[in-house]
Amino acid sequence: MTEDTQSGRRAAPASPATLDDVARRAGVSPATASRALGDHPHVAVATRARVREAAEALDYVASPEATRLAGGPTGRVAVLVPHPARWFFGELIEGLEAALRAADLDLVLFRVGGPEERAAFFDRLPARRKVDAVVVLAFAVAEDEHDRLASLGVDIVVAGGRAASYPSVGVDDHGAGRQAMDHLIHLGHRRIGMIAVENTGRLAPDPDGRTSAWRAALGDAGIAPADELLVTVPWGGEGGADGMARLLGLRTPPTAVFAHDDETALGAVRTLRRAGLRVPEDLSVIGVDDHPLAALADLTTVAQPVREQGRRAGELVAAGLRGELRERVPPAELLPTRLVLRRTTSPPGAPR
Amino acid sequence: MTEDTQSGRRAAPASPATLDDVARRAGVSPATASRALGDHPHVAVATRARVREAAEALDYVASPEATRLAGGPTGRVAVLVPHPARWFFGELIEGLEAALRAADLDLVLFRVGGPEERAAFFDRLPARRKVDAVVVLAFAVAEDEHDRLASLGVDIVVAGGRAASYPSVGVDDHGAGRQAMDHLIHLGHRRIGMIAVENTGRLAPDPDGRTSAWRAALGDAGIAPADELLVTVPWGGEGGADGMARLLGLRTPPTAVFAHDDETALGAVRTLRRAGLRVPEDLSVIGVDDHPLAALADLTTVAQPVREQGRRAGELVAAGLRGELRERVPPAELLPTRLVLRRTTSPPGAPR
DNA sequence: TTGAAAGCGCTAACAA
DNA sequence: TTGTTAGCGCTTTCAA
Repeated sequence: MTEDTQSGRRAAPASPATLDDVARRAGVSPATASRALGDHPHVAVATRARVREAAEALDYVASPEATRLAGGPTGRVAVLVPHPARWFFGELIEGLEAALRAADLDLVLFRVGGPEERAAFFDRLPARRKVDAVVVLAFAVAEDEHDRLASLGVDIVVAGGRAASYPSVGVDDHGAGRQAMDHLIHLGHRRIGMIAVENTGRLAPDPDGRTSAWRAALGDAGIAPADELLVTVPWGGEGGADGMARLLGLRTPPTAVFAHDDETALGAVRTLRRAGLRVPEDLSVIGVDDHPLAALADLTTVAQPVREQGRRAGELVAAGLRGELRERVPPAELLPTRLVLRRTTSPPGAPR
Repeated sequence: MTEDTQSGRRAAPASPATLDDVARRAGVSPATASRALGDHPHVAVATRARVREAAEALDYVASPEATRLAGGPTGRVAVLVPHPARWFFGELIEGLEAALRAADLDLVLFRVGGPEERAAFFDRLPARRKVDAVVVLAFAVAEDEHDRLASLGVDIVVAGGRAASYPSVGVDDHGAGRQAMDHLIHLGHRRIGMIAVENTGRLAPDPDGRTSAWRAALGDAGIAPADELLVTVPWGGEGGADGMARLLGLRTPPTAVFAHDDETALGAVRTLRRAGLRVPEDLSVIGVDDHPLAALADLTTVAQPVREQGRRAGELVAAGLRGELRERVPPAELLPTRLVLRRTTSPPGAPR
């Protein structure tokens, strides 16, 4: 008792236990120990129990290097992130980390900004299989990239976006855009501007469908989308501010604006305030995301469960690695978005 | 030419070249090839060149698993992050990633929130030497944790904070706090509140020194720090909003507030606006960080170079792994902070 | 159901 | 300066 208390958690021996140690302690051969620990068939239950016990007692953790070298999995998954510092990606990462950790997988982070970096990554990865799977955050993967990885036995999953030929978790961006636009239209707005952001590193234009939602919603309401009302800016608050300034410079400015995301929307609001305009009395603004600071700014938005997308993606990876997804690519998984009413939208020209 | 164009970048052979392949092609033994590639001494320059060439031609990349198994380094660095989704940590990660990538090191991310998680991490890591070094983001490491890692040959570096016994990169938080407080005092404020945030997972109270700066600045100005003016809240905008509400509830509210960070400050501003108070005419607010959204909100703040802290930490790790830091722990590296004047501070009771 | 033996790709003595 | 010889810790045939 005294000893236990004194030694504290300094249980681990100086040099980690090996499989041989476990085998010896369990009175079996290393081969059997390996099979027992790896949940292979044809191992007597009693034996398996004994080995498990020994491993437990010795605080045994398999060496990933040795495992991999001998043909096993690495226990690692690569996560490709365009912008680790942005809230959206941070949330995705946090969700992913939780799921991967639960599955006892390590998360190796790679920042992959532009197309060249992406190409460099996909080029090098196959050379040495450092990971068992790749999670791509919010951008599409080219067919050939996918094929290459697949042929190497590396799973691939997309989080924060959609994909056709491989598992993905995201939201229906077009639908989210419709929620925002329909809200504005429902309030009575007819001249609605859109601040879209430049899509860097994505394959298709408007891959998230928000811009197409702007167009479609307008069309459905019998309003012809005026191209001058669609401005495209670099991502971020400053971009949003610039976009709003451009919209304000129009002969007939819009009465409401749908911004690609909350940070862009916040920038737009800043421009309006600086111009002495009241929000929402003079002009309504809506974003997408439900960024934590959107609440502080009372920004009306369409919320999406970002961390949850990361978590689900992580779960898909884990399932895939366990062989549960073999041969059947699950369809793109879409998580629900919802309109969050706050104080930056109101009927045109009317106080709320 | 035609062929080159057609084959594109599909240069890599199905199964990667091994060291043996390289050795064979260069006409030397694997051992020599290993030495040549590893920049070991006692290798004829000609031989080294020949081996390099062969490796190049074969597109050779060493197997990290085999390397590690044979006693070499893993080429991996663990990064311990309390909150991956927060701006501050995201920036740190982005800087780190850049530096580690430049050094050809992989970044393995671990979310380490509370003390228990931290303990769990440090407990397990030794068992499976999966990484060569550990970078701890913005929280202190206990002596024994450090010792354990050090004795295992795992380097440790702190980013976004200070540390005594191991390399660290951060800012002088006390100094930053003084910059903020001195600004307020210089403007003529004498009743200055402080919104501090609960320190989760840190070892010492007020480890970043901002609160002590509040106290010290007041003392130096001949003002007795009133305890009621110091409120502590959970991190984030909501916390800041609550903190401000508490301050407003005081019999005599402060005329200025120093918030622990920009997000907290933004929350404080929200409360003020909702209360119908003007910022800065009725009450000044200052934060720390220079969060991108602080600019949008015209928040006066003390800027700190966050990404740069990550980058420097990564460089330190790389240098340490190259053996350049052996035996001489570099002193805590402190990057400069600077006051960024915007529109949330002004003399008390006066329009700006 | 279990064991023995042969590597996985690399590095590190120890010789030559 | 270079080659030879052993492993690092694990998985996996192949036999028993």
